[in-house]
Amino acid sequence: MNFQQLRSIRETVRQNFNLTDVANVLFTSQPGVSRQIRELEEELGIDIFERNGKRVTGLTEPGKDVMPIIERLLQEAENLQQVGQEYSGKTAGTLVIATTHTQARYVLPHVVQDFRRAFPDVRISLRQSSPEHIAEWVLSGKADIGLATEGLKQFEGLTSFPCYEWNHVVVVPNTHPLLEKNKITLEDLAAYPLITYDQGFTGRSHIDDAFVQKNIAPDIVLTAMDSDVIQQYVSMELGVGIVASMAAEDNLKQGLKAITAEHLFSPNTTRVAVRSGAFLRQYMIDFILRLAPALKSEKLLSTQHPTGR
Amino acid sequence: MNFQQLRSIRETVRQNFNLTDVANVLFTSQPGVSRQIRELEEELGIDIFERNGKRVTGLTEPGKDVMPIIERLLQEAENLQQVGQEYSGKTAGTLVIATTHTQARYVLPHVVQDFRRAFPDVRISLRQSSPEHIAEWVLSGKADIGLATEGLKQFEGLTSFPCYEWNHVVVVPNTHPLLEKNKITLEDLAAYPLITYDQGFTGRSHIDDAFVQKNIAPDIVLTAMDSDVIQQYVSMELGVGIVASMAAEDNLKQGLKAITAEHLFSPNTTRVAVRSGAFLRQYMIDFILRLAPALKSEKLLSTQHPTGR
DNA sequence: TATCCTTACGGAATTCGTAAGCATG
DNA sequence: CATGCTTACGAATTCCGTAAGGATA
Repeated sequence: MNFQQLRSIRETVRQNFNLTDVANVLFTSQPGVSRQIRELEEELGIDIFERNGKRVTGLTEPGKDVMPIIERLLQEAENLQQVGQEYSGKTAGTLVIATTHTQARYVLPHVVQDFRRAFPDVRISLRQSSPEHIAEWVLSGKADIGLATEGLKQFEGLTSFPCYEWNHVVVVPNTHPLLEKNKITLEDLAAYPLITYDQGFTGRSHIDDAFVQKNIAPDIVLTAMDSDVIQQYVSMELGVGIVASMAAEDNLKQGLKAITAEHLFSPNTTRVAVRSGAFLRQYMIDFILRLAPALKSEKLLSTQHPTGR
Repeated sequence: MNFQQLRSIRETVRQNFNLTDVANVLFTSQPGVSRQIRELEEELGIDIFERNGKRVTGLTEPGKDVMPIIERLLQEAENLQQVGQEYSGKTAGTLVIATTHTQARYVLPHVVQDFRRAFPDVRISLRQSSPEHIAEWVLSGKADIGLATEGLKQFEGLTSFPCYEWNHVVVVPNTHPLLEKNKITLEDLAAYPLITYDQGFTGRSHIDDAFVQKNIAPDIVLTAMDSDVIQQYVSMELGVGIVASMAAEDNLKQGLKAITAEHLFSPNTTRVAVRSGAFLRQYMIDFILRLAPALKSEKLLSTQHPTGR
């Protein structure tokens, strides 16, 4: 049994059972991968993969039992490397952050700036994607830290912590009639075409919830992944925008005005997630604490294996 | 990084940092071990072991962080093998049971007999030792199952379940005056020299507790690991014996009589323990369920890694 | 001086990639 | 017939044990 075999098998699942792709990802030859798999299968005395003729098509029963063990093996192997780096390289390393547009654009800049001052030798990589994708990336170890408002809580295999709370604001052109009202209602809003985030993004669920609860069917004419795009369309007078307050505070587009909507939609909590059981390097802990200052580092360490550390 | 390196390192700790011994245990050469260790240390970029001149003397700080990860890696590797065996060999395998004399002598025989009928191809190995030692053996993976009345509960890294309850009985020669009483008291007992189990064995703590609670100082003239020995000395009239009820029921020595002592000492619970996170083969589960019929197999499976199985 | 670890070296075994073969959609 | 996996083979590398060297109690 060796790690190359384990890596080949894990990657085979990740690459949807295409050994050619696996070979490319692992920078090796396709017959090599084929061999690695068969060698471990022989050693364990089981078939891990279903084969249709010569095609690898899926996991067998024993394969399904074996996969989580292999995942854990490879995670622990990575933890070992991380501990090594932690003590040797001290401050150098890589920090991969998977996050949504809103966080990357309005929240992370300050945090990253401070962090870079503290750890100038750490390379930071931002990966923008949808919340589900973020969860997957953290879970698979492709990202160290996930940051999003939706989809991270109670995700099997992830441990997440609340970072901060924020609210939605309504964004309208300078001259919009809604600016006359001194406290807008959901009914007021529903009178106009609305522009906001895509399903599953940046607190969108709380927007939907609010309307559903009052039994109002809003006319959401356009959705987008990010507030810049939404503001663009608002200024083109396609409708009234609902965006995260950070976006309006930081970067309200010229010719637009923001209207508070705290009383309309429940507040959102942005969460930071790490993979349960992952070894966290000092700078990762530091970064997370910058994101969630209320968090105690002991709580963070409990993420890691109970007997570890 | 490879498993031989990991094995060398784990074994180095187990063998008290004597690389020569490690080489013998791992059936390899001493320079080989030396190399394995240094290779991993170089790869990780840290020193795992303290060295005094050329002697390996202990773990460094990073070494202490790294050890639990290595332990988990090797445990998962073993789990992988076990899953393989489970699906391939079906019923064949080995079952190592670490237990005390009392269990091995009076409890296990029936269980083992039934078990052998169900799994004739499983080799059973009984290892007798002290409770602390039993815990260690299970923890280190040298034994699959631990069975004892003391020292298994709440042992870090072990998961244990209650098997059955039993009481102590007093054992005296045929003609002993205690046989006249129709309900003996602790005071009655304390009037005679006593013979019972060693500290830390077979419910001995409950015996001590009972006397302490009544503020009586019993005259324990002789202690032994097993009931056979105790009975031997009782029949030589060296004193009054206190043994596990199973011993008296099953194998009361000629010329001795047993007196119930349920009302004197609190009942004892024998527990069965497995290593937390260990993959349990079907026959191991079966064996444990024979020991603890009240246990549900779902509860047992939760021993294993949350995401596993 | 006996124990214990490291270094050096050479043979053996393993590993891996290329090329060819074969099955399948 | 293109895609995808297996088999075959030879070269390169890695691995490992023996032997010698050096340090320490």
